[in-house]
Amino acid sequence: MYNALIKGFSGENPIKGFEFYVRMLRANIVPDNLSFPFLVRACAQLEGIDMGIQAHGQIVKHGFENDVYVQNSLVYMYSMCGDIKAANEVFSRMLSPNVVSWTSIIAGFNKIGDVEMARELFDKMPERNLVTWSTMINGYAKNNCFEKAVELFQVLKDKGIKANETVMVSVISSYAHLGAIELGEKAHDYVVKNNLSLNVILGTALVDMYARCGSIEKAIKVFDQMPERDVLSWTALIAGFAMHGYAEKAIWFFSKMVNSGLKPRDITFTSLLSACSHGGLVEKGLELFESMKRDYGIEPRLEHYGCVVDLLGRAGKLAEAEKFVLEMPLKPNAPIWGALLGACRIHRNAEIAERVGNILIPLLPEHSGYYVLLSNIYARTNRWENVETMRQMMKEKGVKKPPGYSLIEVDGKVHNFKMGDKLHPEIEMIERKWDEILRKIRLAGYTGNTSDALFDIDEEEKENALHRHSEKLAIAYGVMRTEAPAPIRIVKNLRVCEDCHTATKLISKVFGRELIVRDRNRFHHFKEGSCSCMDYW
DNA sequence: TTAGGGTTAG
Repeated sequence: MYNALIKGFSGENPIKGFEFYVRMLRANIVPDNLSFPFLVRACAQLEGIDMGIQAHGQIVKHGFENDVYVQNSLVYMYSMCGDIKAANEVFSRMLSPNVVSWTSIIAGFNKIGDVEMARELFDKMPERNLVTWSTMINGYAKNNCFEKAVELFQVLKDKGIKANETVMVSVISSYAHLGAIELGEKAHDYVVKNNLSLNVILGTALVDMYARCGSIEKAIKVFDQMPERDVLSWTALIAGFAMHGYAEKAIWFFSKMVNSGLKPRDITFTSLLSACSHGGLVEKGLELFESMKRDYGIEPRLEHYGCVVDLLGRAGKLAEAEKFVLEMPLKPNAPIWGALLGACRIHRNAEIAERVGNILIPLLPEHSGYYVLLSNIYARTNRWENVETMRQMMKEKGVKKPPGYSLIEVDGKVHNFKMGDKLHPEIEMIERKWDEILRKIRLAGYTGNTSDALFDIDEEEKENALHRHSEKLAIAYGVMRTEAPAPIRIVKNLRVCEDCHTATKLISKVFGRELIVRDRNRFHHFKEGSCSCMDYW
């Protein structure tokens, strides 16, 4: 009777499952080998490793530890709780692990971010099924190895195995992050051709992919086709508008969502506030921030405060933004101060920046971005001695800038450029192309802005730092390999630097090309010499 | 009858 109840509850209501488990223990009733797996799974769902360990003890005590179902559930439980050591111990003791055991341990390594080990096991296992493939592809996607994820999808296709909705979610999400619209479209075709169902998760992944790849129109089209949408589908679309700076659209869809009867979630407001920030709608943003708690009972989190700091700061209300940070009820974390520092950069305010830097750098001394930001602010306000201090501090603390990279998709292939890249097979041609571009934009008035570049010059990046930015190489490749009127689409992992921004505006004018650059924060649409971000980013 | 899926400020 208890066993049946545990089974019944564990899937959809793990807490209830626990309650019955505790009652069973009190009544000295032992779960059997069929109900233990449910119990252990319930522990995993709640990430309640202590309860899981206790259940494990019971399993051993009652001699169920050699049952494959029980063992699999333990591997799963430890994996999901992030205790890969314990998971691996159970797994390696198994006499005849089956495909579920292997898949569970692979999921465990993916969960802790060890995709290499996961892949090793994946390659080694005797037999794989679609869930295994899905686990590995998703593991790559979850750990930001998007290129690896889509490579493995290619292997799957080459083997003639048909992917299902779950696999396609990971694949499409990977293309979204890579900004690879052509490949993303192909994946969409695959979904249609194979009659996969546009369920709410797959649909949301597609909406997100099109939005992130710069085609908000297609994102809306998929959104309209979805038979069912939940709050995350709407949020993906709203986040898409935010990335492009279309604040009014974001707000319009938000009211439509609310009118359709769905309750917004905290992340919906994160996207919405970010939309207001990128679109410069200060008053509206503040109003929405107020209404979060008042109308929807959602307590603002640090992220939301961060958005408001960004909203005020970006609009030039630096004093107000600083006051807001000092008076907020939560303890401001590094990203909050970072948003304020970012605003100081836009509005060249070294005074506030210095105050913020003194708080921020001790708070997160290993984070290179803040040194760079602060240094750039000093450089822009000609405080060179401070720039030198920053450089020294970074050196002393051994802080390195993460390497920047830019992606461009040409003929269904994603090309990844790093700063000063020499690896690309066509690199010589690309460098010649860049020199040609440089000559032409110089004639149009480009002088090269070195203020942001100062910080790029560390030991490894000395030569030509500015003119070897990954973004410039990717743009040169785009100019070389694509024809107008097709836009040149670039995806960057970092924020666009001032110099690249200026250069790209001129390139759009001189070469008559439209360039769509997605950086860490948002989209920049360059056309006829100007950018959709209005130079605030 | 055990394993796998979308969203999140700067």
